[in-house]
Amino acid sequence: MKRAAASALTRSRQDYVKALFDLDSGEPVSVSAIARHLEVSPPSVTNMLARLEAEKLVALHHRGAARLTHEGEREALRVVRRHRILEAFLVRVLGLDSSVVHEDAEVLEHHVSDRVLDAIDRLMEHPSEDPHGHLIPDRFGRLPRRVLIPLADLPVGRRAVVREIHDRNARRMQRWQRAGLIPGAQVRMHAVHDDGEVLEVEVQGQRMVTGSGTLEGVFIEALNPGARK
Amino acid sequence: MKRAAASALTRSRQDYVKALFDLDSGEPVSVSAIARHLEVSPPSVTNMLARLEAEKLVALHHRGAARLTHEGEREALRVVRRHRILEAFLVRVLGLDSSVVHEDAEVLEHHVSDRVLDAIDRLMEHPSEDPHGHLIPDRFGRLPRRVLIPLADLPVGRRAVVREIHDRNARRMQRWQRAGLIPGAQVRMHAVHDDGEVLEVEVQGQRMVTGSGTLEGVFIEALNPGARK
DNA sequence: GATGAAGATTAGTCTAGACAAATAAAAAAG
DNA sequence: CTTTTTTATTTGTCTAGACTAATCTTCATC
Repeated sequence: MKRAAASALTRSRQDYVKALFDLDSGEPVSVSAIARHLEVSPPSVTNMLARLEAEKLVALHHRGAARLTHEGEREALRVVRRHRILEAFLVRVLGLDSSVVHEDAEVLEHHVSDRVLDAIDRLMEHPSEDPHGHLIPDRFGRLPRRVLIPLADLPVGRRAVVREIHDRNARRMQRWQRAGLIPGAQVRMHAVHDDGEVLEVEVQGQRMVTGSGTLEGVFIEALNPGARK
Repeated sequence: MKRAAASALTRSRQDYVKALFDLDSGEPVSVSAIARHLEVSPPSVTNMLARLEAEKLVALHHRGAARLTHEGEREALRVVRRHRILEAFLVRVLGLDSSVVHEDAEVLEHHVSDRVLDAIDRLMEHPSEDPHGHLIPDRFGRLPRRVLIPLADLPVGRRAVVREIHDRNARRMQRWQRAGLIPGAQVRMHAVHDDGEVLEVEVQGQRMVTGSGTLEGVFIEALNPGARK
């Protein structure tokens, strides 16, 4: 009896729908996965999911697993849009390092008014990607789908373009940045050792050796000679 | 047992210390004045003041009236600094109208990290005033004192420079803006009618007629021929 | 099909901050 | 001085959202 008009979700609700969006992979997301993602206890999740269901933002499935309704997804996309625009702003306008802006955007996304967000968006001339390469949903919540694969899955010898990079470890991201591993960079899989554990990747001409586990957050678009999976 | 380290006050506490700062006029501020200012009930104020006293941010006086301690004032100045820098940013960088940025700054002042605030401050090359002419405290909380008088008190015939303008009525501020009544503008009191109720003021050469009540938020610095009060 | 381990839910607390209603205390007015 | 009016405080609720401990389900495995 309060909401309705302004349609503004509480901060916590915004976090939940965004989490559902982030964790979506076709299947409903389990309570424990959400709890882990939001660093919150499972009972809190069960609890909040029940409210979100009552508010028609999520649909509940087997064992409490949840998935966004259309309305829920719309709300999630609004939050995602804000987040990405803010990250772009923090990097491009304020000159902050892209490896550390996530947490600031995480807070601001809930508190910046539409007026301010629009002004920021205008100032940057409506960017289409954030600094990590994520596409920014338009104001209607439309988000072009694109199919990316993890860099670690690139077959030896193949070239590709880096499209997205996200990692919660700031140091690692900085290292990648310095090595030229940023969205748009050309890469080539040079060699694979130890049953896929260690990779040699050529980044903008330079050789780079890494454990494949640490590369989880790097996604690429394979170049023409289309190797289907 | 939680605070201490980060020293971050809750949003509500920040609002209270800022209110105390805004309402300060030498005397302790009454419970009801704070309640009015924050649009909150008197019991809520009594309540919160008790906590703030326990936390040594305010000192309580006769009839519950409060005044900031040194530490409280320091915190208030931090909030004021943030607020003013943000207002300047919203106007100068994002191009928003100065008559409407107050509420955005009011929210953001509580959520922008030091890192982001510093970046914004740097981007603007450390402005000394916000768009309404208020001085911005430096990072150590130092704020030059300046003595201003209400425009309505300017004697007939005298000239002055507008220094500060604040008014919660956005339309009115826009009107003033269009008329050239902005910080830095030269004014001259042309005539006073109806026992001070109606004023004729010359703003940048143009004549302007207003009720004195509506001019409450305009403060000036009188020019040389020093008319003491 | 019984059982132990995961995972989810219930029940009951806690926190910050606000509120209204009732009461108390001070100032102002007679 | 007493009464009225204004202000402040006490008491008891409410809300959102989180938590822990205890319990209940479901799945996987013998």
